Amino acid sequence: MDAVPPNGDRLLHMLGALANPHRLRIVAALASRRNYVSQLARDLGISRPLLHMHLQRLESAGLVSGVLEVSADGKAMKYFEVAPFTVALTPTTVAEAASTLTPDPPEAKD
Amino acid sequence: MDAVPPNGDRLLHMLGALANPHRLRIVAALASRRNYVSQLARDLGISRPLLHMHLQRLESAGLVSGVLEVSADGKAMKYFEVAPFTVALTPTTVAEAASTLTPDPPEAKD
DNA sequence: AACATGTGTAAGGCTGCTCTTACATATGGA
DNA sequence: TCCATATGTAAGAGCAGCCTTACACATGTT
Repeated sequence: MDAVPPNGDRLLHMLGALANPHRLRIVAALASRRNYVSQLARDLGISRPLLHMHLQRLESAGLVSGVLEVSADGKAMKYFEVAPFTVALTPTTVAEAASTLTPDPPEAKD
Repeated sequence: MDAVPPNGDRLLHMLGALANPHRLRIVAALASRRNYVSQLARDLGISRPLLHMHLQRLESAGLVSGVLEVSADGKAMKYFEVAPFTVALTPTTVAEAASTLTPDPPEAKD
């Protein structure tokens, strides 16, 4: 149950993924039960393409994961569930993460 | 030392403030020692106006705080230091925070 | 007076995020 | 066949975030 010390870039990715009200609600909804895209869009009251985009962002950050399943009546349905992430955010942990950030790309040469 | 359960909007604000490589480095730098703006800009290798903007964002989220002091030689210098924030990020805490988010503004009426 | 240091901020450009609309595809049932 | 469900994605508008340049002001030193 210990929080894995995250790489700075990975932490940055996770923070960016969570820094959005829709995505917080998505994580919250999936925390209670797994769900498929269309139903989740209806539950949250947002458009399906928009939800699709947010899910992509969350999945690329490793916060949720989706699996394609075929329901009893033959429909292809993509079920998403939360990943069991754990991140402690304090000045100290941020300092550790920041020390492992990839440096700024200096300058594109001509 | 217990993590205060943050209001959803406040958490969102903090996440947005931390989701940037410069701001992670700023928090990291201030975690080791307080510093004033111009010196911090030199330390981090970024422009002073840019740092000023990032500090504003961090301060408005309550992650750092700045005080204006007058040095021995009469210069007005703004010293920043980190606030002792503590946030635990898990599916459960996110779900709790999301439940206290301010709802979407429905629609501007005509 | 001119310079070096500190502060703040406005203007403008560029980029990326956010969101809607629209199209494309597949399957089961009426 | 047509409709309802599910999936994905491309195109474009609008807005916020990020960053540089340039200006403003104040103070101690040369």
